[in-house]
Amino acid sequence: MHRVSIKDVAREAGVSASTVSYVLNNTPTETISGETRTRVMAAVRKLGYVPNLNARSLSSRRSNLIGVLIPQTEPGREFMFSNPFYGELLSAVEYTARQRGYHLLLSGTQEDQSYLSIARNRGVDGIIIVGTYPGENLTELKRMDVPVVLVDSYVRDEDFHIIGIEDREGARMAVRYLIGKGHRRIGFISGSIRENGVNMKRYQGYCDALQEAGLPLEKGAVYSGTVDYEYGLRAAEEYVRRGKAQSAVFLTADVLSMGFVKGLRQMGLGVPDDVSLVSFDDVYLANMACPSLTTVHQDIREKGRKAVEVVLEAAADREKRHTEWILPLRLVERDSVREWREGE
Amino acid sequence: MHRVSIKDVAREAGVSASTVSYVLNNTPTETISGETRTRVMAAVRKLGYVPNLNARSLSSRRSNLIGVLIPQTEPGREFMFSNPFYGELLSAVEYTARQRGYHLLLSGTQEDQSYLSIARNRGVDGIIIVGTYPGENLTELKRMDVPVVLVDSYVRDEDFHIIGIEDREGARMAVRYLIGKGHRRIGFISGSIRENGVNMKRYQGYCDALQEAGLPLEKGAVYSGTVDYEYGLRAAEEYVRRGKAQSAVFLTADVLSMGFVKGLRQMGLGVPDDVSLVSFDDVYLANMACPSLTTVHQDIREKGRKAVEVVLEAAADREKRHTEWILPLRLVERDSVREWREGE
DNA sequence: TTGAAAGCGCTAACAG
DNA sequence: CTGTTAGCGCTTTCAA
Repeated sequence: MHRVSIKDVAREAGVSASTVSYVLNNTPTETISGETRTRVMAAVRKLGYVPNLNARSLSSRRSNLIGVLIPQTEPGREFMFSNPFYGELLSAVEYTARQRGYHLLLSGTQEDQSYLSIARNRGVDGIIIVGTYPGENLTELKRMDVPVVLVDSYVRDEDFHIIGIEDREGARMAVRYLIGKGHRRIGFISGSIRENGVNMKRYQGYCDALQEAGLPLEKGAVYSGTVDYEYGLRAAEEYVRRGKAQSAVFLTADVLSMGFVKGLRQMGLGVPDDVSLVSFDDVYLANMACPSLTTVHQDIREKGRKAVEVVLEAAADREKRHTEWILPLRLVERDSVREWREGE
Repeated sequence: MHRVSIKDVAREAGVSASTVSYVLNNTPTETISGETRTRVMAAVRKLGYVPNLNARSLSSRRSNLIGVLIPQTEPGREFMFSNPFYGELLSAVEYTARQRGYHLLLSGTQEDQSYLSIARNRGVDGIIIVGTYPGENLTELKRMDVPVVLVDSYVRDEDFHIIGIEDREGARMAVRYLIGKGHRRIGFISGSIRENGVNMKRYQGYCDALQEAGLPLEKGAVYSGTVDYEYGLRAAEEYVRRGKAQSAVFLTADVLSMGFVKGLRQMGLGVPDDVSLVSFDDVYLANMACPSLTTVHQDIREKGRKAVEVVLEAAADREKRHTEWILPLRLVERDSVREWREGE
């Protein structure tokens, strides 16, 4: 079972392999007569020829492949499972890439540096990395001369492109909103708060809003765990255990909120009657939830689209070392917040 | 910026390129002295050599790449977006593949045959296709001598491997359960019901259960649209418009149920008080929903794991032309069904 | 306007 | 136990 190669096409069309290559690639430096062009195309069609992209990338150093790295929350844990955000982002990335004629090489990020293997081994034209922290071994990546786009990361490096959102501002917006509704004691629930991580920025935004309003920062109002439904549940338990001191809570992800709401309900508490809540992301879940979640909306599809665009632009023009796109956020009011009256 | 190649390593170690290759691949037919082996490894480490997998696959005809094709519900629509099922499945596939040293080449399936491009162009070692219908141009695939695993498809072909579930039986189980709870008029809500498609099987299971119980099949009890939240909403509207004739409904996907529940609520109806409901999949949504959904549970992670295993086994042993794995289903009772008393 | 030839980085007989 | 040699299928100077 011999796969038809460029030589077969060449023979069939009575031209050389290079001519076939020129025709197929529309090589701008070469000019092919209309006659041979049609002859070649006919042969291609007749033989059902499809170029071998591995071979092509071997000689041309372009692969039409974009590497996508999605974080694994924990070792041994599947990615994306815990948060629909990743699924939505990946959809958008895949779709955009495909429109542009690119395929995706997908990998979860292991603790070790599977970063590199995907990039170096496969000769991808660019890499999109979602949510890395500073200090993870990105140094090797830099040497590899492949455009890298960091999505939702606070690693700042003049050799990496950035797609992000105003995490701090978004959180501030959320908490301000709660304050505007009369809440005075507001909790903060998130995944792990790491130096220069997204949750840290959101925590800062939370602090900003409280300070602006002259409200005290309470140690006991902060809950930090993992970004998943289960932790939302546990946070609710913990909230009750700590005495239900806050009348409202800001959660850094909609999945967390889902768990939190459920956990509260299991203990006989309701949202927004007993606790008001604003969360973050506005994945489709937020709208499905009951109550539907008031949340900080980010344009996930745009994020994915932009990531692909930037990586491809950078691949086309290697002079572009660093670009930064911070996408706007807005608060979407739904049903998880109620007014809090003084002295209640 | 010269990428270090096998030749560089060979030079550094004072051996030939093939020796390096033997060492790196542990080629079983060749036997390398411990001394050269360590020398080669030292050179590899020193130079930071990483093999170019494109080149390798070009000459060895193995790519360590698995192609994954996920359906786009509609042209121009992103995959996975509409149903978390795909995300969960993909997670499991990616995770398993990575454990085995494989990367994933991901593509949504376009209307046309992007099937082929991914397989032929890239020299993947195997392909996992999710949810195709008979008649979609799979014939070309057959000629390509690449193992193909069809997940959730009723295409039956001795050259394709199959991973599926007992769709018909699962649906029957669900509807029987409702009947057991006293319901006599039961609706069916699904995506498009196509010949030999998953929804058709589930529809048949629905009919089976009704017939067993001697209940009539009502035309007006069947709702068919797309598998997404929005259609769930619309189905709820339609249900009310048609007069709320059924006391219970079987929906073929949890996302649909999410929409349906929401739609009902918007019109002042509650689940399970006004309408009981059983759905299908048991994605994480099912548990998050309120009420949490009584649903037919399928083991999505196992499905993904199995798909990878089968495709790799088939790649290793091309004699294996056709294997079939039908995974078990079970009903998970939660809170979306209530007893229906005679004459209510 | 086209073709010959070299080479991308690697593997795999085959010799030795 | 190791090296030589010939490709894998394609692109890309360079020459005609």
